[in-house]
Amino acid sequence: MNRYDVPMTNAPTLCCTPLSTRPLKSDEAESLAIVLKALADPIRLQLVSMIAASGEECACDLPDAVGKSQPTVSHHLKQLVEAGILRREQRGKWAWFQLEQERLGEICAILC
Amino acid sequence: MNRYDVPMTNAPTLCCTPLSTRPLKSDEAESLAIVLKALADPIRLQLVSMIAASGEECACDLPDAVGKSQPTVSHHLKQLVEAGILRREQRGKWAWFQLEQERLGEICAILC
DNA sequence: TTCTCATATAGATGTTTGTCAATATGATCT
DNA sequence: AGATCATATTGACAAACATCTATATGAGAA
Repeated sequence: MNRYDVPMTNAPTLCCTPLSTRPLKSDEAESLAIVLKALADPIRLQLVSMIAASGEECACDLPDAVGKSQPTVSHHLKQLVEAGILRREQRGKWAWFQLEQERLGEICAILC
Repeated sequence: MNRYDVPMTNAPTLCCTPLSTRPLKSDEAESLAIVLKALADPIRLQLVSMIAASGEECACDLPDAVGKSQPTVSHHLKQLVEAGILRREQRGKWAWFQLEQERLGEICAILC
């Protein structure tokens, strides 16, 4: 949240009850699918796990780390930020990424 | 597991440590992506949540419930079974589906 | 065995997605 | 201001995917 108490991104809001309590409404299913889709790619999972494990990573190191081109990695990072899974921070010329841990928590709270 | 202690399906085996403990190896990322991809679709999420909420569902009721054709639903159910998320049971002419709860547990154990 | 009905598969089609090379943007330093 | 370097965006293309209609499979009933 920024100082106006408004979400900084347009990441979808997720519903707050476990799957097994009741059938998802179709718009709830839609939002959850968007977020899970952001996670459901091997390169993006590697990025997320690297960032989660180390605390933060500079975008400059990631193309080599996952063996993909700079534009491809940039595109994946953008998807993860838009899904609310990563947070981006500009430091000088460099972009650093951290895990939005709460977001993974939300996902787990729904799945289990 | 069947009586030979061998998995009944070819559903990918998932690694067993949370994301944040260490970067995923690329084959671990691949397997997890396959399972998450099975979940990352609004129709499949609706199916899973209906089945989770009620305990079990007959395939015969699902096309109407989600507003898709019978072949489309059959295709989605197959993907969920292959990912190890649902279990299929034939009863007479009908196919019934139940949640493979352990599988969602595995996913959460990795994500959180 | 033949009919009926539930489900699965095949084949076709439009859409979405992952990827890269090329280029634009934007921040720092001189 | 102009040069340099990190990152983002654009445009193109192939592969993967969701969906449907038509048809095949397979289980119980007659």
